[in-house]
Parts: sequence; structure tokens; C-alpha cells
Amino acid sequence: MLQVNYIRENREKVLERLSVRNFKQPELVDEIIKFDEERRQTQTSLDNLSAIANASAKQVGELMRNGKKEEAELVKAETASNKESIKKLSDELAVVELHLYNALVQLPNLPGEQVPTGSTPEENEVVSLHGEPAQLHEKALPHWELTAKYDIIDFELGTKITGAGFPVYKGKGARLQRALINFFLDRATEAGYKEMQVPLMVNEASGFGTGQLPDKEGQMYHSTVDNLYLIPTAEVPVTNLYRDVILKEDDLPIKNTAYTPCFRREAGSYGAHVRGLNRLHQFDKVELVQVVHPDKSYETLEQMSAYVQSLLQELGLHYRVLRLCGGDMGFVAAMTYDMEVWSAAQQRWLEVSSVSNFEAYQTNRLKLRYKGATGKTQLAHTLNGSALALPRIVAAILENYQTEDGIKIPEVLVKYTGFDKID
RNA sequence: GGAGGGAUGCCUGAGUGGCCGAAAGGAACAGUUUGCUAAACUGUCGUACUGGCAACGGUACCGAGGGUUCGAAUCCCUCUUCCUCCGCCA
Repeated sequence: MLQVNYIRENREKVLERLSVRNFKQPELVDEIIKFDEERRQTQTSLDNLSAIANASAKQVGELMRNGKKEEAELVKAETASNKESIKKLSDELAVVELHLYNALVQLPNLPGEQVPTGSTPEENEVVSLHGEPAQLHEKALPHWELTAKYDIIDFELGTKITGAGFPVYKGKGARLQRALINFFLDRATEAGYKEMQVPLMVNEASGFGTGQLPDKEGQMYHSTVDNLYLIPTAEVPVTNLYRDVILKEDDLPIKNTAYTPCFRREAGSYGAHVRGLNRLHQFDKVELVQVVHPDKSYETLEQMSAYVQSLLQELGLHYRVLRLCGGDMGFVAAMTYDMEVWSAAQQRWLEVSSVSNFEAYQTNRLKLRYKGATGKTQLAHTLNGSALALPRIVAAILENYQTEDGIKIPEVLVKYTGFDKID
């Protein structure tokens, strides 16, 4: 959520930045300014009336104490009409505040300066390309056939016990999952991130805090009896650890990492591109979350991007880095890098990580601030990134490392898997 | 699941209808003193909205939301959460 004051004072700039996203409802900006104007007026009137009411109440108290009962009764009588106005105004205020809020949450974050204008994935900017595509033998298979051939991931079995998109990992497949999780967590710890283990279900307030609610309600599994949501990413619980918190400037930057399963309903997405591991309802991911000083967030974004790339390099995967164009970025992001690995068997790029700077968009809603040297509280900036999401990494490893007599395990993983080949 | 007791500022903790945005102590920060450390002394020490160039004001907030009242941290209702005891249990 953008800050109203900023919108009010930078209307032109806001509109200009939104156009980078190809945002379809620029009129929302003026609506917000109008609601804000209304809100402040109502607030002022209400405050004035409340001041009068407070004064009268004080007066009554004083008169009563001095035994001047009749005069007190007189003042009491006068307050009646004021009381009605106060009630009316505070109702009005609540309404206009709700309107303002509803409009504000519909406004996406403003793209950063470097974000290219555009509305489709084709307009994303390829920042860099690393490594070489794997050279596969003639009988190379896509991963969903490899998993069946070596009996390491069973999609049908998952369908039986739960439904489509809930695979069962078996034997070396399960072991590979655990190896990757440990590898990612170890590397993150080495890079200075603190490992956290967080709940996999969150309450409504947390959903609001990171922006999944109210909009993307349909993306999350919802336990209605308890009104809890299964997390779509560790970003939600980890970032919400800092909801309603005022940090000391010295506490920054905060670097957290967490492994969690992620649950996504992904309603209505079935087809060729979501086969096998490409898109699941439940998958594993190691996430990075940082809370940083506003002056440092873009620098941090570069560092996080470099860190994620170092993982891909260690795994020996051919990958590229994209800077998403305005229209392809998530609603809350100010700038996003996507990392995509090449799937030689599917002959296409698979998104395995997304690293974003949210600037103050999340922290404004989270009320996550820090107190600077001057004693002034300011909104911190948040960033997060996947490091990494497992399924597509597994898909890429299986496909790119396949040989005619089995699948090789990347060198760095062997000490975690305890085997160097799946056959 | 049953019974009872709590939730106040960074922390401890006072406050049972007006003089309370809130005592006191501690912590922290700044200054004075000081050979150094410590101590002592003085001051600062919640958040948000809002008016004002500013000085300085107004309003709201004592777990959350409603209610009673001229007036609520204080009384009533609902919810959340913590603690103690009992029951159950990986």
C-alpha cells in the first residue's frame, strides 16, 4: 500500500510511474486524493467537536465537585446535540476511511527507475545469460518421464491420496528434496541469513500484511472453521514477524531465511505447461527475506540477485536473469529479477526464483518502521527472494543431468544426498 | 475440554468513574561532574492523525471491538491472548 501523503504530494509522478506498469485505472489516484481530502476535513471537524465535548465534560466534573449541581445539569443538557454530531461525524469518518482504504489497496506499487515499461513477459529485459545449455543424448526425456522411469516422484499416488499437484517423492527422489533444502539453508546461513522455522498457517492479519488479502484470496487454501490460511510462500509468515514493529536503525539489515512447504490453489491452471513439476499445489521452497534501510534496498536487491545466481552456478545450471517489465511485475513489487533455468528436455526456460524489492509498499501496511538517529520513525524497506524453489530446480537437474544410464547428481549435492547417481 | 486469574508506555509496575496520556522504579539516550571506570546530578524518553512557516496546539489510542455515562485505563458485553489448576494427549 502506497502512502497517502506521497500520493497527495506527488500526483504527476505517481501517474507517470503507474504508466510503466500499463496500469488500467489511473483515475484511482484522483479518487484517493479526493477521499483523503474528505477524510482530513471530516477528521478536523470531528476533532474540534471532540475538543468541545471534552471541555464540557471537564466543566461538569468541576461543577459537581464544587457542589454546583444545577449548573452542571445545564452544561449536560447542552452536550446532547454535540454528542449527536460527533456520532454522525465519526460514522462519516469511518465510511470515508473505508473508501480510502479500498481505493488504496487497489493501487499497485510504483515501479523503480530501472524498470522497463511494458505489459507482457516478452517485454522483460534479459539482463544476463550464464553457462551453456546441456547437451543431451538422443533419447533424453522430459522430467515427468524420468521420474516415472526411476520411480522417484509419483504423481498418480499423490492424486489418489490428495489430488493433482500433490506429488509423492520416493526413495532417492525424497532424498534429493531433503538434500536441496539442506544445501540451500546451509548456503543462506553462510551468507548471513538467520534460519527461521515458522508456522505454515497464518491468520487474516498476516495475509493482509503482505498483501495476499484481500485481493488474492483465491490463491490460498483457507481453513474456514479456524479462519486460517495455508501459506503460499514463507514470505508471509517471515515478513509478518515484523508486523507492527519499530526497529532500531542499528537492527537493520535483518536477514532471514526459512524453508517451508508452499501451498497454492492456482485455480484453473492445467495444461501442457504445468505438467509434472512445473506447477504444483504443494511444493518446497527456501525463501530469503530482508528488512533494510530505505537507502540500501536497491543495493540489497543486487546482492540478493547475485546470491541466488551463485546457487545456480554451483548447481551447474544454464540460466538467465530477467528484469521484469512494469506490467509483468507482481502487484506489490517495485522491481523484480526473475531467474530462469534452461530445461533442455522441454526446450524452454523455467522460472526458479523471483527476487523483489518492495520498497515501503509492504511495510506501510505492516507498520514496520525503524527509528533513526534523529528519533524519527520511518518505514523500512522489505525484499524477498526464492533461494530456491525446489520443483523446477529438480526438473532442471533431472533433465539436464540425465545420461543414458542414469541421472548424475551435481557435485555440490553429493555430500547431502549420499549418492551421486539416480539409476 | 472444565474452573479460576491476568493483559497498562522499552521493562517492572501503580492506578476501580473526572485532578490520568497515565505515578514510581529500572533500562536507554544527551549533558554536567570526572585522570579512567563507576557513581551522582540534570534533562529527554510511546504511536498515529490533524492545524500551523514555526513556536505551539487539537484529537485518538491503557490487548481488540462494541456498549453505559456529561465524562471510561477504571463499569457492562463479545472476541483474542497469556498464566494457574484439573482432564486429555504426540
